Amino acid sequence: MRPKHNTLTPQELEIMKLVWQRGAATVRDVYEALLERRKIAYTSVMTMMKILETKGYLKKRRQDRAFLYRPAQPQKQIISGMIREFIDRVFNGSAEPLLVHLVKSRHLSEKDLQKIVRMVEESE
Amino acid sequence: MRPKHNTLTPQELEIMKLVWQRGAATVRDVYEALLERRKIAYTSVMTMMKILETKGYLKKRRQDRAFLYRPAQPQKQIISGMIREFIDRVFNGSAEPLLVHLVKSRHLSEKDLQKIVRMVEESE
DNA sequence: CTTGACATACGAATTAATTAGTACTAAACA
DNA sequence: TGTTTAGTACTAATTAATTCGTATGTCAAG
Repeated sequence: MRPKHNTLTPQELEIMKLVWQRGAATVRDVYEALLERRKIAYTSVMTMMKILETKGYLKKRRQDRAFLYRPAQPQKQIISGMIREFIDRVFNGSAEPLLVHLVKSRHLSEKDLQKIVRMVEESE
Repeated sequence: MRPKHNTLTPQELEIMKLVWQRGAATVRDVYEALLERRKIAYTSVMTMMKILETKGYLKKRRQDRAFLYRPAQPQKQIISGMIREFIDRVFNGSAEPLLVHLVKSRHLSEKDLQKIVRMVEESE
């Protein structure tokens, strides 16, 4: 048995990002935003948003004739969960090797590094 | 059309981690390691390792009767690619918000933070 | 030489994720 | 009032990832 994803799948995340940006969104809002990047059917977006609702990521209420969807959980919490899952999967749960990678490879700019140093120092 | 994964899938990664640990491994080696954690058929492992080979992550040569598999690319490069993909997908390509999350939430211990500060300072 | 252990090759079944078609409904309007 | 429009509900098809069964080959021990 394949263990089921308990984080957002790529397409689910794509949609959540659009909802987060907007605070709330209808299927049409999301559909039009996605269309700018790729071909997709209106009903595909609807299906995904319904899935996100049944999974507890979105909640809806009727607005005029359509549903208006809002995030059901804080964005930070979701993102944090995705980071956690990534660290578990790739680094067996320890964040430190990820940090080392980030600092050593070109994933971070000089500015980023200075910002971190400041953040760490302030949190002491 | 769904864009194809160009990083390791969860199960592929699981197997690569075992091969990385060992430097080289046969299907049996990996099979036995996986068995300690979950039920899996020998041939399933074989299929996955063949896939990893055709995707260019592993190369094989015959050792006695079985194939001995080795990484075909440096581990660092693969991991770096996975981090890149994650940052692209979750943070639209900028590493800095990931850092902020790591520093602010409990993903990092105090020791980790100090280690980073030292690393950053040394790299200046 | 035959049998058993262990390997690969190949093909297929299963599951999850994604996409989209079709039927139906209600409001808007000519 | 009938038709167009914009929405939902329901269902099905497609693709990728994962799992595994069966057929087959080879070597070594008896």
